[in-house]
Amino acid sequence: MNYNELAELVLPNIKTTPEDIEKRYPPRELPEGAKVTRFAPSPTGFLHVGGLFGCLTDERLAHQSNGVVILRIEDTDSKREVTGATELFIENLNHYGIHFDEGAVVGGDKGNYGPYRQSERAEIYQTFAKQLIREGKAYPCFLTAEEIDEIRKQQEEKKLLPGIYGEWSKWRNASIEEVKEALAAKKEFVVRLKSTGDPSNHFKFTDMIKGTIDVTENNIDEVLLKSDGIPTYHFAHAVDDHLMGTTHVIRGDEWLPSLPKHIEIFNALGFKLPKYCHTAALLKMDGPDSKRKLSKRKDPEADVAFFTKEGYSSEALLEYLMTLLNSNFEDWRMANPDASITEFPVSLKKMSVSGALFDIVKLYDVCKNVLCRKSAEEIYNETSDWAKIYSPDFYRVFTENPDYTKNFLSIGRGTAKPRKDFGLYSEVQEYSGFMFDEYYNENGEYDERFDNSLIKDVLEQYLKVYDYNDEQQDWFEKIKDVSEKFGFARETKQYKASPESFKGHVGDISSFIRVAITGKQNSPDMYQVMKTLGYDKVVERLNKQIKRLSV
RNA sequence: GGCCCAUUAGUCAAGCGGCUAAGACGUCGCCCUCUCACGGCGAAGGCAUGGGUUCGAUUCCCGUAUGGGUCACCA
Repeated sequence: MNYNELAELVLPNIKTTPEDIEKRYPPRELPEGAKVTRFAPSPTGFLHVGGLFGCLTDERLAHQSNGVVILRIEDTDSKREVTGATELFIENLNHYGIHFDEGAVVGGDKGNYGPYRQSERAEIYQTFAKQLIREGKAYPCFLTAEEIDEIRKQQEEKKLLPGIYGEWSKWRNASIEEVKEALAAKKEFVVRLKSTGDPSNHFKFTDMIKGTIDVTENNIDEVLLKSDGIPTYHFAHAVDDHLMGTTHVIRGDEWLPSLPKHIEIFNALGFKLPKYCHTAALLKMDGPDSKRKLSKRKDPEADVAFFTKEGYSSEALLEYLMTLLNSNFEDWRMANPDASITEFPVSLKKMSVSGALFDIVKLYDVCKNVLCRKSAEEIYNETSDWAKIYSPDFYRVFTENPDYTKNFLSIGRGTAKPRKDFGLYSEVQEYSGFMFDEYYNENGEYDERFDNSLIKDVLEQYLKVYDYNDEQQDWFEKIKDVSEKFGFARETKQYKASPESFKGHVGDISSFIRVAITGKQNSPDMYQVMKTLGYDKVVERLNKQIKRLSV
């Protein structure tokens, strides 16, 4: 068989040689130990949390080693491509502060190892495919979908491995005449790898995360080039990662089963194998005692945009993802509460080999910890940004008087043990709403143990003594005085010591005032709330409640 | 079904032949307290299973079970 002739027949338009192409991709000049990684999504929808997790890994590993991280778009499947998905990816990645050194950007590319969209690299793949045919390592296959189905059926009946391989491949040893004939008949074809593997052979392979794993040799004549001349993932992976100088391929472990194919393709091409890092998938509960991969289709929380919409801060999500990435991150965070996550040394060795449940409850705890450390100014700005899009009515009220809002937000903030009232920007409305007349609940529920007339009397009495200019201590003394006057204990302890001697305690009296002024059972420090609210508003609300309780 | 991977409390997990088996989230209780949110203290809860190897196995080996992944001209 004259493989040169075959190659010309199959890919007549390809005039470039592998050498021509290699020249365009000179070795990178990087410091010792620098890692080159890439995030390579296919633009088939939204950015998945698992994708963000992976690309966080890519980014951290590259940058902490003074390496390079690339954004490569794997748009080789035109059937599944979603228009605008690439831009959406870039936008979301930006929102999470993931910065790429090279790769696709809106409207083009950045970097010298492009193009970074696989759809623009057809000539490159075809050149290498042609070379493989020339060397007798690949061949055109004219099998139709129906024929392949038929083969699979027979294989199933005989309980054999499904796929195109060995004697099942009618075209791997076809004569040049047969190929010419098929070509003349304008039959569609793909280019397949002529596998030399034997699945009864196993060998050891070291994955940077999984450790030593058992691999079965590939014997499938995998499709390299689809009938439209565009490569499959497997072939594009080998060609691109070789040319772009990727040192570490970080990808989900759903790729593990096809690793043998990739090894064989790299070998056929004469390329050095990169290091592989197969990360475990993020899981979620599916029923009472079953877990499954977080699904793009079924789970709304798989979409990172879901978190933005729900009011999660991007930092918190990243922070949580870091705890899943490296189990020692939490300890590090406790020791370095204010450090940027970029200072944390990510280690491949600390990565989990098995999948972690995406724990939204734990995420929430992280959220609270992240937000409680922010200044009132930051909370104000970030909540405004969120509300502007997702809760415009609240946004208007919230931002009407910025200083007023920030004053309220600063209550219990900036101390060593800050309040943790909310974890999401969307919760700020519930937390702060009562500060605005538009959201203040006039029909707050008082403690049912006490009569409305008693509460009314207490409020009237308090109104008499209330002085806006009181210091906190005096303010509280007055509440205690009112308590005593109505037969309530001045101190909680007194009450606890002999509950029968009192109607209640100072806490109950405070709660009357609290409900009157905030419309809620709970609130931050009442003294500061009243200070922030202002004299007029306090008096107005007290009067309103006295009136309401009179009827 | 074949192949591959995994298995420490409800969850995330330290552990890498000898420990009363860390820690975090969650749950529960107590304390603090003007309520709540914090904070402090404490509690319940775990090495899937059967064989080996070994003076000794959570740790090493084999089997079993369970869970997961994957078997496309999708990535």
